[in-house]
Amino acid sequence: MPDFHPSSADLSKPLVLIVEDEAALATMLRYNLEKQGFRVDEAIDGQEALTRIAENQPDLVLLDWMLPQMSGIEVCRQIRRRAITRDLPVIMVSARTEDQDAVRGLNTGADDYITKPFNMEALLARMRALLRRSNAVPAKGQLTFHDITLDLAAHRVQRNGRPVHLGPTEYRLLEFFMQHPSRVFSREELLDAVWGKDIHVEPRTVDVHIRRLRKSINAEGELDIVRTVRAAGYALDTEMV
Amino acid sequence: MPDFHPSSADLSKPLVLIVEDEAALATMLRYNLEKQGFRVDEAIDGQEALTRIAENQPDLVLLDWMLPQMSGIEVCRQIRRRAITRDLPVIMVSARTEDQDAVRGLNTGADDYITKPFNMEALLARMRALLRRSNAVPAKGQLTFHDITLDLAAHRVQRNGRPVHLGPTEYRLLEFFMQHPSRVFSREELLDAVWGKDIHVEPRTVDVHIRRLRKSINAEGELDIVRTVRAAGYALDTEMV
DNA sequence: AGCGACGTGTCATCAAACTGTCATAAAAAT
DNA sequence: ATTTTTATGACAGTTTGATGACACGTCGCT
Repeated sequence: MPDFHPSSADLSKPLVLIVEDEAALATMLRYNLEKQGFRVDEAIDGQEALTRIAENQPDLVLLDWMLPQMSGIEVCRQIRRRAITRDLPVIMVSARTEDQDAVRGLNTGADDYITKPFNMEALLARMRALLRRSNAVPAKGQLTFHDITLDLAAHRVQRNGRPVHLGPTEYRLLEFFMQHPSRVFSREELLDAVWGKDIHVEPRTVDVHIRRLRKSINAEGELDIVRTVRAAGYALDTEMV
Repeated sequence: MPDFHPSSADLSKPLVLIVEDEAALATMLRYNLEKQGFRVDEAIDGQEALTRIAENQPDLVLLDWMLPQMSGIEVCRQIRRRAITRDLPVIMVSARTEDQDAVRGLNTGADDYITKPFNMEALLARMRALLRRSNAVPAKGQLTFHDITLDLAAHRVQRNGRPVHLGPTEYRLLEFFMQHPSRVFSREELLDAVWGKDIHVEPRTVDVHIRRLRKSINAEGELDIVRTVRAAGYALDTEMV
């Protein structure tokens, strides 16, 4: 029996079908997407793509332009032809940079178009935008740093497997740090990013929240994960310098 | 013998029952839907609607709110009362633009609501969305989380084997949570998902229904299955942090 | 038609959690 | 030693969620 069911079984996550004949790229995509909270299904040519769409009803399709036998364009046309898949979001992926191709892709009914090599963040942003429009639940992933994991979807923080409770501000602060690990941010930068650009609070207030974050996340004997950089700001870091 | 069989005979196409007493509108709908690849059946009042549903088993019902004799609301209720038609997708069509009516319609068990005059594209999009969902559902009959089971077909909930009674809203709320276990949803997200995308209710109302859900589902001594995440929303979860 | 049970949305109120600020201590740099 | 910068404890004000009450509408029944 072939592997009929796509990746992990949690139905709450949106399912993405990757249609790509280049194995390395497909693997890379699968790895990244699963880390970001998507379920992933794969197809290596157009025929298989259509079958898997019918069987597994993905929420979104990443469609390579160049495929053996049936081109991506043709697959897209087929998708649009069937009533049930007519509003299935499709993102075309192509090595060709010509604007002409983008136009053709979009004319065929693709919802978006991205060229190789592409930035993973950019792709994720487009995917989320499309999924938001359909009523699929947006994907949220996990952030990991050292022995800390932060689950965006469940709003959960763990250190060493031990659950850690944080207030809303500390949570946002940590989330921001974990999205830019090891980078030093000034108090002003943190205020802009975590509190919001047009909120006025004293820069010293950041100190207080840093303290609260430290207090919650550093258990007895664990090393302090927040580094103070005198005259510059703070960073999430393991090596104290 | 009356025209027993609805439009063209291709059984692979989904069958839509139009319940509408205004002939012009019904004709327009039939024309457009057939052009879009649906088979169409018609009924001009509530009684006939119920008969034709039983006879022809449509895949979806377009139900006018104002009907002679039996109102659309009542027809919808009858549909929901029978086990065989409980999961039949129903879209209410109404000339009334009041939010109140949408609320009533959806509370009665309609899956979606659209007001006259409506945009054909919008209607088609909603129909497709519902049909896609209804095709996906029958495979799954039951949801399970921790010691809670929810039977989609029978609309029944148990905790630890003990039957739990929930009001319609609490039921939908729990169903939604169980389809996305552990994930935190904001009040707005819950309103969109459980109440409907274009219904206006106060976000605080969610709190109240959460309380009612908790009250019903947490027996004395059982752990609270609903986690409150301050400043973020609620999640179905076992570990409170 | 009338009645009671039920479900729903809103509000006021209360308790708890969280937040921003300051004064002071401690540490680092000069 | 002095100055600069950060850590800490305390505190009052604010925000947020929980809860009970209430009005209204609907349904099932007589």
